[in-house]
Amino acid sequence: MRYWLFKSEASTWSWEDQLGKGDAGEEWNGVRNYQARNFMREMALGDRGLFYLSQKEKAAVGIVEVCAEAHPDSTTDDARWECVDIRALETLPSPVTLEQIKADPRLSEMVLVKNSRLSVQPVTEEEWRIICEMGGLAT
DNA sequence: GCCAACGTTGGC
DNA sequence: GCCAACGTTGGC
Repeated sequence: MRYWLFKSEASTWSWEDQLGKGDAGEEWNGVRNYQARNFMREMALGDRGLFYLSQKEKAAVGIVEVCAEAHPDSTTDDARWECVDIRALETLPSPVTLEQIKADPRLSEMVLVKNSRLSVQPVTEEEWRIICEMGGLAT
């Protein structure tokens, strides 16, 4: 299984919005960046992801699961753009802030730190474990 | 609200 | 195919 990070702005798509979709999940659409799209093409059913909020919160707030592999993005006719579907699995007992992530030397290589603008990014298993721990989840 | 970093576009 | 111009993102 692989691990990922999905970035959103709460004003566009919040964790509550995601939770509201329940087990059916929702398209992670609207991505118009090749790197991000390519990562979504690599995703497999059951892969896990962190749900991260940029701008105001700047924190990972929940865990999601890929529940549909890459398919055309329904918000455009442009065949170049594809997306996966994700569903909320659980809310982190305590959100893990960007500040905390930056403060931990073990996480200094995270894409989130190195290329903060990429909206869909891979997370290593070690990074995943550390963040879950910080967020109050047993792994 | 500012600005640096980055990606994309389009003229040549 | 290069690169300047532009638009967008996101941390501060």
